Amino acid sequence: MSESTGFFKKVHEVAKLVPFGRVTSYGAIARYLGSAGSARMVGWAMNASHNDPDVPAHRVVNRKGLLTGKHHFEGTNLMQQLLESEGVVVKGNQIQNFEELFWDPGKEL
DNA sequence: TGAATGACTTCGG
DNA sequence: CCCGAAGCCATTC
Repeated sequence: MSESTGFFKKVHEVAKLVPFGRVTSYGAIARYLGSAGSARMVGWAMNASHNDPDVPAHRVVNRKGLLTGKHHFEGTNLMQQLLESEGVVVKGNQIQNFEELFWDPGKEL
């Protein structure tokens, strides 16, 4: 078992800090963690977030506001439904009003 | 140890 | 803004 490294845990923590109905990007989290550039690892950490169901991975999207990771959820549209459930308008795989819903941990925090 | 992978980002055209 | 290619870093085989 790959034990949860500080990196994973930190990503999970930041993800949990994302306000309701808001979204953030992998790069924003990565940069906040000081590992700017390792945005992919954030995604990888989210993959490990399956260990922490409290981690709202559906609030984490790429910088375009595109639900790139929706395929990693159980359903094909589960991620979108979760976002819409929070009041986020999603069209196709892209979040509408993304700039407004965007939440940067390094900025807001 | 080295090569491959990936829920990304940035740069040049 | 779209497209293609390179860079990044941790994990896995």
